[in-house]
Parts: sequence; structure tokens; C-alpha cells
Amino acid sequence: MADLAGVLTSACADAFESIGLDRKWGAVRQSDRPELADFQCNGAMGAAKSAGKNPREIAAAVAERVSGHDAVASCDVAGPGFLNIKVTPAVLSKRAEDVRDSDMAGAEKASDAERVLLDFGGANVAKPMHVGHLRTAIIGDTLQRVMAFLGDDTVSDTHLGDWGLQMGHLVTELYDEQPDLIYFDAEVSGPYPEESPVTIEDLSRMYPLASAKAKADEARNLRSQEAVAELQAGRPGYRALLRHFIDVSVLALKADYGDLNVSFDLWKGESDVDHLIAGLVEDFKEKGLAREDGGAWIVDVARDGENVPVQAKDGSTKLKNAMPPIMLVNSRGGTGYHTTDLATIVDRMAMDPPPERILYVVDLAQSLHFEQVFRASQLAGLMPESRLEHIQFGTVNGTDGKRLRTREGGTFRLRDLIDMALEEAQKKIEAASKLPEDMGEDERRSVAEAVALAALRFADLQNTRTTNYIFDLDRFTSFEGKTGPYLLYAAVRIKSLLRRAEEEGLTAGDIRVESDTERAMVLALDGFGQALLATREKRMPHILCEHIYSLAQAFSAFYGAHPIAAEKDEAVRGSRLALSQAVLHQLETGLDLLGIVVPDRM
RNA sequence: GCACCCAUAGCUCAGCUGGAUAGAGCGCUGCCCUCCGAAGGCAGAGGUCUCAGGUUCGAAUCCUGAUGGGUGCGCCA
Repeated sequence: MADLAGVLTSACADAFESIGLDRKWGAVRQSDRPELADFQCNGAMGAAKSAGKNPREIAAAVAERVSGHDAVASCDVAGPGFLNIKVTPAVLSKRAEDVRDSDMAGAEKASDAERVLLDFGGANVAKPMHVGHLRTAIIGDTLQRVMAFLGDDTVSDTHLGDWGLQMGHLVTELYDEQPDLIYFDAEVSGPYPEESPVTIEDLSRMYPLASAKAKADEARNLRSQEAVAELQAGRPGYRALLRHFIDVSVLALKADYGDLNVSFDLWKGESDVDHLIAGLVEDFKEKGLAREDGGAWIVDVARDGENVPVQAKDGSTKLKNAMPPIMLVNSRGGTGYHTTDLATIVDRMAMDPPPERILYVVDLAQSLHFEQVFRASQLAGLMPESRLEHIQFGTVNGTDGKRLRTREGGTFRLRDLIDMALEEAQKKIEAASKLPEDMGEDERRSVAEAVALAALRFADLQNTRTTNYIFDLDRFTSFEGKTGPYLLYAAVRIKSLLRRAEEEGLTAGDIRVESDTERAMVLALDGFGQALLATREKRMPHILCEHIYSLAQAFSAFYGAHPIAAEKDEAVRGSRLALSQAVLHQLETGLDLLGIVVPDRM
């Protein structure tokens, strides 16, 4: 059974059609005024405007037809032409049972499923992950879960940054520290040792060091650039080092991502498309898309009117630089991330079957970069622009409203953030001291991990993706308010309730929706599918967060208003237990889509 | 200079293709546990939706401009 909003929408669309108006006016949504109605349709006003008719007359005609529908208890016209629809208790009861019994907890597959590749561009081999990667990981992972749940065929690729100047920095820095390593002997071409000459700690130390040196010393920077060029040209010792750097980094990345409950189908990186770069560059040259400029090869991606000369205030003319060209090959023969991103599209289009769409989950600071890449892709016929999307998101700020920094002013490491969240979660749990006394150390630990995960993920996801948000661990880990831990509490409480009922031999029965809070709760359940479809369509996880939170609230109101397992009347008790099962099922399904794990007790 | 993101309650945020009385959470005030987990619920106070124009029967929502904040702009990714 489709959701009630859908059923009513098609009923209203039929009604509009039958009086000669467009079906689109039949859109029904849950009512803004729950005291007046369950659902509303505002189409009569719009239809009246476009048809030049009286809105109340149209509304009355639609209401008359819709009133006869099985699911409809009443359909009234209000104000200038609002349609207020109430549904029958029977249809609500049936709907709640559907939610409880359906694998998708009341949602339905999308009708336009696609093969989608998600690119989590960002994680860099040389540098430890920082706060920015938190959002990529969490938003990307959630989108992937939701899309896969709705029937899309998804593939995720972590897309490691393992090919640029940072690799040159690492190679040269390692040379300065240990020049005798076999990797630097140009006479040798292998085999090289299996074991890495560096640890992840070495890498984390060496990169900032080399980067700082290069900034201060042009000669030092040049050495790194030359090293990259050699690496990219295939020098065996450097290639072997690259392999070690990647392996060592991936191990550390997997630990961090694992703690965030994030995983990938592919752990590919920029270096994996190395073999495609020469051909790609050739292709751009052959098509006349690339031109030489100061020894470099660049591609113009500006459109008419974007890069035109404009009169400056001082009277001089300047080039309005809205869309700079991309650097395909630099003057030293090296390639940057524009080129590897393009080559990666080529690589992905060679997949079987190829993706129909690629989503890049990367912060909004990169929006110009992606616009350039997408245009270049279109120009070269790699993949149409319309199928490439930059899923951008805002920065993570501190409580001062500025970008989150450590006390020393440095970049916040993701590892530290996760550790802090766990610590804070443990503190909060301890302070509440509500954990069952028989709970052992391991279980306590895993509860704390679940709380930290829920706190971190829900806090990140509940904000509109495109805005910045303020990172406040104290607030995120609170059990009170609109937080991940509150949702955990809500779900665990239902689990506990149902467990006890089962122990006492109480069974669920047929659902009979009677009270106002029951009615409101079932209406909340009914909105799951719409929330998921909107989340998918807009790539906005906060829509799902809103739904789950309001469902938890609706259950709490229901729980506060009625005895459930303690209800004496067997039929009423059976109904309420069944309703609780339906809510728990949808809550757990939704939380799983957010990547949040619900413990059995806490 | 140019481009992109944003501006809603004291604070942190929702508000869907324009619709009825702009909603949550925190904080604040008052109630509700001899009764299923009070990490909860119920009720209340709190808003000229940054400003100025425009479109419309109707604008937080759409358009234009201004102001304020964030981000980015051909050899780092």
C-alpha cells in the first residue's frame, strides 16, 4: 500500500482531471493545521488562477468527488479554497500495520533508479584526515545508504589524493632523512622491500614539515615538483615508495572511517588513472580544446560573457575572471587534480556497466574546481555535465563561529575529534548513571561508541547540507533535545518496553488507531517514504533527520499519554504494542540509513 | 575586482514546487513519576523572517538592489 499522501494525491488528481484541470494541482501533503485536518491540498487556488475560475467553486467540485473515496472520512473546503482532508481510522490502522510488516518500513523504491557513483574526494595520502573529511564521510555515506535503499545501484569510491605535489614532498623529505634507502638508488629498479620504510606517524610528521620548507624555500619546492614529475614519469623507486605511502595511509583511514561507520566499495585513487593521463591529454589536444600557454597546456572552459574585459573604477580595463581555464599539464610536465579528475571520469565510464551519474561529495570551497571539470568533461565528450553533480557542503565551525581550529590554531584532526566525542559520550553516560548494573565493560564501551557515533552523525546531518554548522560536542552528546543520543534513547526505550512485554507473555494484536496521539503518530509514520524520496532527490539528509526526530517525538507523546504494556484491555494493549513495533521498525530503519547503530539497551 | 554559499526567537537550526495562526531544540516559567525507562511528557513566555523596492488575491519562500558574514579565483590538491 502506498503512503496516504500518495493515495490522496492520486484521488485529488483524478478529481481535478475530471473537471478538466491539470492533474498536478492534486498534490496532497500532511496538514499544517493538525487540529483541522490530516492532509491538505492547496491546488484549487493555483488551478483557479491559471484557468481564470473561482477557487472555491473548483475546491467544492474536487471535495465532492474526493469525499467518496474509501480512505476519506471527510473533505471540506476552507478559506479561499483549501481542501482539508481527514482519513478514516480504519485506513490509518491498516497503514500502520503495513509499516510494521514492510521490509522498507513503509517506504517504497524510487521509480527512477539509477546507477550512481559517489566520489568522496578528499582523503589525502600525505595528510591526516581533518574536520572537512568528517562531513564528506558522513553525508556521502548517508546519501549512499538512502539511495541504495530506494533502489539505486550505488558504488562508492574514496578517491584518495595520492598523485600530486604532496607525494613529491614526501619523497624528497624522506630522501633528506634517509638518503641511503634503496628507493633512491637510480641504478636499482627493484625488487624493493615488502615492508614500508615509514609509518603513518612518519607521514603525518613529514608532510607538514616538507610543506613548510617548500613554502619558505623555492629551491626546496622545485625539488618536490621534480620528484612528482619523476614519479609520474614512472621512476621505479618512487613508485614503490608511493605504494608504501598509500598502503600505510589506507590502513589508518580505514580505522577512522570505521569509527564513523563509513565504508567504501572502492579504494581507488588519483594514481590509479595515471595510465589514462597521456591519452587524455592527447585527446584534448586533438580536439583542439587545449592550448599552450607559457609551457603549460590549458583548457578554456569559460562561456560567452564570463571572461570579458570590464571597465575598472580607475578607468583601466581588466579581465573579468569568472571562469579561469584549467591547467591540464603544467610547465614542468606535471598534472594536477583537474587532470586526474578528468581521467577518473574516463576510468569510470569504462566500468561495466558505467555509472549514469557521478556525485562528488566535497566541501563547497571546491565548487569552482568542479564547475571547471564538469565543463571540460562536457567539452571533451567524456560525460555530460548534467550527469555530474557537486554535492557541496559548508564548513565545520567552532563555537566562536569561525572555522574549527585546535587551541594552537592548527587544523583539527578527525582522529582527535572522534576521540573527543567518545570521551564526551562516556562522561555524559557516567553522569546520568542509568546503565544497568549488570552491564560489563565491553558493553559499556560499545554503548559509549554508539552514543558518540549517533552524536557526531546526527549533528552533522541534521543541518542543511549547504550551510556551515557550529561544532559543539557538549550539545551534540546531550541526551536532551534534538540530538543523536535522544534518538537512541527513544529507540532503546521501545526495545526495552517490547522486550518486557514479551517476557510477560503479552502479545501484539490488530492495530486500532483511536486517540489523537495515536493518530498523529501514524501520520508521522506515513511520511517516511516522502521524506526519503525528498532526501534522495535533493541529496539533503537533514530531511530524513527531521522525519526521524518528529517520529521519535510523536512516540514520546503517545507513550506519555497512554499505558502500553500496562494497559489492562487486551485488545487496546495489543494494538498499542503493535503500534510500538511499527514505530521501532521505522525508527531503526531510518537510523540505520543515517549510519547510526542502536544498542539493545543503554 | 569577480564568482559561489548564507542571513528566520536570546542561542543552535527547520520551514518542500508561493498559501491558513512562521515551527523545533537549548535556555527561561509552571505542571506531571505508590503507574511500561522522567535521558521523558504537557502547558506558557519569546519573532517588524537583515533592509529597500517589485511580481501576486496572497511572499520567510519568486525577481532586482543594498547591507552583513563565510568561501574561492590558470602551475598545492
